[in-house]
Amino acid sequence: MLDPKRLRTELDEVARQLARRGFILPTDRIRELEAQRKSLQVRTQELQSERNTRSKSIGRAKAAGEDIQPLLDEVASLGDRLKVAEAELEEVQAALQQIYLGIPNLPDTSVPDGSDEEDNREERTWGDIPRFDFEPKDHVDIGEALSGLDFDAAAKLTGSRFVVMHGPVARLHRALTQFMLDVHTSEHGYRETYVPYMVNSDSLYGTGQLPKFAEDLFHLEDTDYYLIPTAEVPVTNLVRDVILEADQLPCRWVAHTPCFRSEAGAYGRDTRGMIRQHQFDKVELVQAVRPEESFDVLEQLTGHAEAILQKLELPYRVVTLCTGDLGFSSAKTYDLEVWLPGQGRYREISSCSNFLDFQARRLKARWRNPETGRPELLHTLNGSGLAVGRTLVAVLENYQQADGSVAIPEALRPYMGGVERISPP
RNA sequence: GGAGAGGUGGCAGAGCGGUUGAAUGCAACGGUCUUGAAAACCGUCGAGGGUUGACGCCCUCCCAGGGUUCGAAUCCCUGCCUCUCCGCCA
Repeated sequence: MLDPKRLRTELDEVARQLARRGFILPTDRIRELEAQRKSLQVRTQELQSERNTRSKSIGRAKAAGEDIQPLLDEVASLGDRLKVAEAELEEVQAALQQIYLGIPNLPDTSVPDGSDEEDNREERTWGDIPRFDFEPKDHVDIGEALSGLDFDAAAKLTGSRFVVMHGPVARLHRALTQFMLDVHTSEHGYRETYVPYMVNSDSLYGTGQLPKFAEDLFHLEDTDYYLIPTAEVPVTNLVRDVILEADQLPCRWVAHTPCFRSEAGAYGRDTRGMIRQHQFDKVELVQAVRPEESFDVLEQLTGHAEAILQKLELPYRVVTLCTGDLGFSSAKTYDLEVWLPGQGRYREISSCSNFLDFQARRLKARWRNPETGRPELLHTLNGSGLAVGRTLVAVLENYQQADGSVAIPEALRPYMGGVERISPP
């Protein structure tokens, strides 16, 4: 959520910045509601004040043994007037809140203008795109030849966009997870964290998935529980309603969780293979930091995710998302895109974002600033480090051999019992 | 699933329906003292919001949401959560 004070004082400027990402701010409506809010709030508080002082004097009179009936008659209508005023105020505030919760974050000035991923800005590339002296297959063919990926079985068990993994491929998937967790905990200073895979709606409001993106989520019937679309939700919500001391920052968490996404509106996109699944595993990096540090931390955090790709020797590029591709809560996002020989192009494997105080305001996530002595909003960031399923895809495709086997990246071999390659049975 | 107890400030822990946003203790912060530190003593010390040029004034919040009342941390209802015992279970 944006700062309501800023929406009052700099409404047109905010609207201009939001227009960069194609969001039309209803400025007239906001101005109208804010004017109503102001007068209603003043009136309500005056009535409350009157109630308080009169009630206190009744208390005093009663204690003094005086007749309080005349005083009671005086306040007879006050309660009703107050109730009306409070109800009106609440209505206006709810209307404002509804608008405010639907406003995306402001894009940082360094974010390029654009409408979709075509306009994302490439920052750098790493690694050499592999050349094959045979026609490279995609992970579906490779995985099926290895008897390691079974999409038909998953379709039977559940439906489309799920996968069953077997044998060495399943182990490779697990190895990737362990490897990522180990690197982030031992080399990058993150604290390993285990969280629920279901969260309540408060948590989803906190990180910004609700109220706008309910259709992307799996909701458990007759409950307030949702399957998490990313570990970002439970992990970032650790700081909800918390005031951290300065020496507790930065907080760095790494969590491995499955992620569940309905992929509503993705009909027909990436239907083949495990690029786009309803359930996939991800190792997520989350940080809560001092405001002045967040942009530096974004660079570091992106580097932490890149380190995994580098250790796995997977070629990738880094792009800055343009205003039109930016996520709802993010002020700036770097995507890491890994090279997939089966598709002959780069595909997103990590998304690293700085949310500034946007999530923190919804979460009431604060820290005590020693300079002011006051609780102030902190900044939150997160990034995939990495999406495990897509990393498996990238390993299978980039390390495939002419004979249908797949070499195991050096860094993963300790996690694979020393196995150097996996071959079709 | 059954029975009971409870949710108050960073923590601990009081709080007859009436100047209680909340005693007290600890912690924290500032000061005195000290060569320095500790101890002792003095003081400050919850959060959010409205209004104001400013000093200030005002409002809200004692798990959440309703209700009773002139007045609710205190009474009533509902929900959530925690704890204890029994049952069941990985």
